[in-house]
Amino acid sequence: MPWKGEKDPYKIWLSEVILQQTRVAQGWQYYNNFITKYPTIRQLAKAPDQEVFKLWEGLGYYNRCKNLLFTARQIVAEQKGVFPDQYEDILALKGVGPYTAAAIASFAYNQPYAVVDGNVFRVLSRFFGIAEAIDSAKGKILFTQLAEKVLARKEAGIYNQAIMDFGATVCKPFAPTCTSCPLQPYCKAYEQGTVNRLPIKEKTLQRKNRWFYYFLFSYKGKLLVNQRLNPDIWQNLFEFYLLETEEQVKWDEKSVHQWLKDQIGIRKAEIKQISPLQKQELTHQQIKGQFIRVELETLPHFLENYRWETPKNLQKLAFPKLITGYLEKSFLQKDLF
DNA sequence: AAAACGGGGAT
DNA sequence: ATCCCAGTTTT
Repeated sequence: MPWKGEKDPYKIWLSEVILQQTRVAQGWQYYNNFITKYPTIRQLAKAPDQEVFKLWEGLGYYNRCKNLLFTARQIVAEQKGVFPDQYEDILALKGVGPYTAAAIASFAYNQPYAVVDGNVFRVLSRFFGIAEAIDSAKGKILFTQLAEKVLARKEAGIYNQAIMDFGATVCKPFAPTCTSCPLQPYCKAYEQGTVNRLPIKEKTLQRKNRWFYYFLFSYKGKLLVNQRLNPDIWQNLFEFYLLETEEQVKWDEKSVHQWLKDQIGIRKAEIKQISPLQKQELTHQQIKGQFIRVELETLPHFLENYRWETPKNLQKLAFPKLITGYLEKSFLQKDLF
């Protein structure tokens, strides 16, 4: 990893926030892009929200980006841009939880705090043969205490990286390489034949379906866009005029015209396209969507309050994957604008 | 304590 | 189709 051996707390913080619930392979290029554009916390702090969100676009969990900016600005404004070096102060930062605080404290300052991430849960659960659920409150306390107990306190930084590397490359979730594992003689789960059943998780997630119908209203060469500000997925990202329904709607030209007239009072409009169904799988929901392009001849009053952007400006805004995927296809086919 | 929050890669 | 990822915040 590019940040191995890194001692700059800003870079460590940035990389760890990017890697929260995110695979190294996925976050790698984002980290490089951020460091290239914002080599120091001061440069990140003074960047406009829109620009930073655009750089985060596609990475998911967008509150991380919001908190990243908030924290950068806070440190610059209140601490002269100097990153805190005490665990409690680091933990108090927005977007920094127990894992990230321990990572920064140990990597940057070699302080004796144990990281407890997915890798550590798995390695400890197997090595000590512990069947306590890792996603229960009790389990989290148990494994955190155990991690602190077995931590190599004098070399916490390198130890923390080692146990996570070990979990990522040897003691993997699927098909761990036990036969060549140096810890195999001491591994309780291997001895008991429970390696592939540990760690235990008790919560099962269920996915709900949502139907998103996006109306791309264009008027005089500009497109209506809206920022998602409600507490929901994709908060702070941009989108088009959204109609969300509980059930699937089968749109055709006639029903679109009918809906425009009845629901938003638009009588004069040309329907340029009704896209094929687009799907976006998220962890807790499956979103199916369709994009309906509508050229307006007159501008209804209630649409005046929205943002109207030129295609060029559109490229500066961060959109969810569902939308960027559609836009890329449209640009590719040169049938948008 | 439980739910919400993205997107992608591996099995 | 399911799991899980160098987790945190809100309810």
